[in-house]
Amino acid sequence: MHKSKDLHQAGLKVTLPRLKVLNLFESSENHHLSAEDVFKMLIASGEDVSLATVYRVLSQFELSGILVRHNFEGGKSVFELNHGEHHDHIVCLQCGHLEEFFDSAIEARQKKIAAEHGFTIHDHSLYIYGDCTKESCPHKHRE
Amino acid sequence: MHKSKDLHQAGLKVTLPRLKVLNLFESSENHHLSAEDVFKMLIASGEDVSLATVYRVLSQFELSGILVRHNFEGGKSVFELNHGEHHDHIVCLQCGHLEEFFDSAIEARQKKIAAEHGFTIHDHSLYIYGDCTKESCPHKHRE
DNA sequence: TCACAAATGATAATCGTTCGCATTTGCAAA
DNA sequence: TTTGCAAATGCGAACGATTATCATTTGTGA
Repeated sequence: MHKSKDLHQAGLKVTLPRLKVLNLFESSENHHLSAEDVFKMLIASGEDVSLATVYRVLSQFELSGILVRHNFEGGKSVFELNHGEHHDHIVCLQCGHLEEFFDSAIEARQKKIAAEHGFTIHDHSLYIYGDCTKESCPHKHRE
Repeated sequence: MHKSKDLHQAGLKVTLPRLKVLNLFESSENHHLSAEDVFKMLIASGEDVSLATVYRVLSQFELSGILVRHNFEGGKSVFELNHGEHHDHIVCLQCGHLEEFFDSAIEARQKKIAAEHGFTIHDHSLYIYGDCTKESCPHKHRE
């Protein structure tokens, strides 16, 4: 199956916990999961893993490019599958609803700015925080 | 003096610790300070404050608009005086050197994107992470 | 000057995350 | 296949940043 292939080509042993985490990300409704989310979901579905292992696996997956880590406001890291296409995020401060976007104009400007400042760009993070309007926010008053 | 005025109009009592922190930000070479930075610098200069108070004061100052908080990668919050003009940051991953920039094209695109997604923008954070080139990085191998 | 709410200091507690170490498990070579 | 061993795991302690608790002190308005 392709999952163990993913792990192999990332230079990681194919272990049970790693497969479980990978499965979870591929089958979860919510694409953005924190370590705690992952841990709780696995436990809830009867999979027995250690929280420490979840943290380790997430970090390894980030390193090997399987996942992307995001540091939103609020301290905790959130991960999502790396589909190869970079994108940024817009977050509703009311309900936590999250949308993705990509804007080539912004990307281009960033490259330019980095160059002007004598930096070689490594990475960047752009988060827009706002409020959904009542109608357009599908998760209003969730939590 | 204008400092106590700042505090007054922010609806805060003019207390010694608050004045000390405000002074520090106004006189410090480095404009971006973490709670620990503030604490250590005050202690070092003979000012006797509690770390808890530093945290409290920084949060209050953020709330009242005197300071702006940034959450860079690495977990800890960093604060700077709010000069009224919004700007974004570009950070050197090697030496931590930090530069500020403002790009109206990016700002405009963000507004547009938020609108397209049905969000009213509240705030946003954009950090570019990169490496200074050897010459242009004035703080290379600092820490 | 007084009185009282608000702010402080000291320290315990919390939260997310990492570390140390004994045990288990992929996996490759025999 | 079995075996050996490095790599991965689980558990709990440890950690760094931050927040909460609560008794004591301090601005400030009457």
